[in-house]
Amino acid sequence: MHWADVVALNLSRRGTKHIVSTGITPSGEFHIGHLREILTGDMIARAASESGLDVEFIFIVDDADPLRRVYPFLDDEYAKFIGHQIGDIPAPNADGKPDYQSYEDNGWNYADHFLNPFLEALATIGVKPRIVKNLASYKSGKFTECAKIACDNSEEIKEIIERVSGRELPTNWFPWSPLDSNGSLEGVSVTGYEFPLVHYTDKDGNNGSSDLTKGEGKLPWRIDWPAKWSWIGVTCEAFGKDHGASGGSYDTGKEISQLFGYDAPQPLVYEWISLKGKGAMSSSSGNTIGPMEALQLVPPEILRYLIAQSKPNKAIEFDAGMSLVNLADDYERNSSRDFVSELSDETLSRRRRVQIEDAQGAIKLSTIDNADRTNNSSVSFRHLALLAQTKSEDQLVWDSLGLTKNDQPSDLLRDRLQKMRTWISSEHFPDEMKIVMIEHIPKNLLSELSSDEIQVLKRLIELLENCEWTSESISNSIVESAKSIDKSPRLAYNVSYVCLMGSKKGPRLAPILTELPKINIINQLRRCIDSFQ
RNA sequence: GGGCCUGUAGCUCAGUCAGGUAGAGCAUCCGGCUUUUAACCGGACGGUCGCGGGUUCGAACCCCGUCAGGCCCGCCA
Repeated sequence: MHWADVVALNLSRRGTKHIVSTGITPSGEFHIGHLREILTGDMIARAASESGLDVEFIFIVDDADPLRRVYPFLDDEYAKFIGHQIGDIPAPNADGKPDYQSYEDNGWNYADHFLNPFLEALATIGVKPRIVKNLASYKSGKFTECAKIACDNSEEIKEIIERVSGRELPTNWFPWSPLDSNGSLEGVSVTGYEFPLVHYTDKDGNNGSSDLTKGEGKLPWRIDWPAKWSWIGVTCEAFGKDHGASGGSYDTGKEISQLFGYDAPQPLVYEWISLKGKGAMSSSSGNTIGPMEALQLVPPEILRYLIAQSKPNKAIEFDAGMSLVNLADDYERNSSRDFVSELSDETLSRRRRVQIEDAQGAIKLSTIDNADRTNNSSVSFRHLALLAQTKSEDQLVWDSLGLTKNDQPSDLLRDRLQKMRTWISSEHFPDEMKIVMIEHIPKNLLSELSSDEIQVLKRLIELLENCEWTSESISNSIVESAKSIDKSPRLAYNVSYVCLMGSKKGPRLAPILTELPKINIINQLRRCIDSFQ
């Protein structure tokens, strides 16, 4: 059974109505890692819905969180916004400076600046969660009830956190962080509480009061999280292993949630995605691949498949080179399988059955809509990579695929070719996928040529010299050269690849040769014979 | 200090919860294919399941211990 179905099964034991939640703080550029959070939740929701449960999927945007520090992509001017809520400060412009104009004109804030492109990417990828913005929720009083309970029971909450997490909290700790008169959450000490006001002294020594019914502050994370479960009614949440560690925020949240009269949601802890050879993704170090960037390279199904095919507790190593090629290959291979007939085999071992079911589940969860987008473009990922490299004009690609002028390619196929071209010209396209015609043949390969092969090669040169430089005639020449000494065409192909590309195998040769000058090819073959003798 | 995850074929992993003859894909090699989608079809090669104990008729799986790698508990998913 696929992991998402297992979670769905667990949920069905708990009830029929569910809210699956995810949440991210938009403090910088989003990357592929964030996609795991959202897609894990989306897949659970989809599987649950599939199994007949009434389920809603939400994405909580933690835009009430403060700016922690001036990140490398920000101008020093942001220093004055440290401690301010990211949904309430201006977004950076291209130079990293605060864009006050847009902020005043239409409220374009820091959080939205990073969030909105991510939401667009999500839409492309088939994820349409209900968005819950934390800052607005505080301001409209959604947190009031839980905030009151927390403040009324501050000692008990403090005890839970200290006992479960094993860390000591300062004596003046209080389960509400007030905003000071400048809008900062930092350096503010609570001096008293009488609902709905929390009294404080800010870092400059000014006294004031924060009304928790109006969101003039926020709950610290370890209380904020269970409070959200409670007022939203979250029954299932996928979260990163940082929150899932023993003594982490899920453990404390579970107990705090009881104070709010709410049972903690079904948890699902997932591992991180790291960039191959470079460690964990991090927006601040620039060690990242964004969802938008990845979507320019491959179809969205592939990104879903990246998450679907791997169990959540498995770390994923990712890069936009060979990893992506292998992933796409794997996806294509599996999506063309007939799972139903495979599973109808009664003699399957339990292990084998599980393996097939998991692949089936992963493919199912990778499709964008119910519409089947993959089967109507029969060209494989590798083949398209080949065509895109050898055909400069799109029409030549369509010709090669056997599409006539009357039978034009689908938009989907056009889009895939466009992406492939983008990828090929990007830094990410792996060397081993590149088609390279060699100029000097490795001596060891040449010395392995048999006398039959040399004979075929000689014959091939003659045939090529006299043939029309078209794909068909070149093909015929190659085949003919082998037949001339009663050998399989394979022999002729092998020797051609060795001489032209330096390996015994290669992509369909004739169409590539038509793109190159005839004389160069013939000279190259001649040089091979010369250096052999 | 506390805890989590991972360790199975050259590579990527499934199988561990519900113990019952070690599984896939890729790679490699061989064969097939009288015109090659780096294709396709068929076959082969390949593992004392990190290590040591224990429970059991039977352990990759359960229990105890141990080694190695990664990570979390200072809200970077």
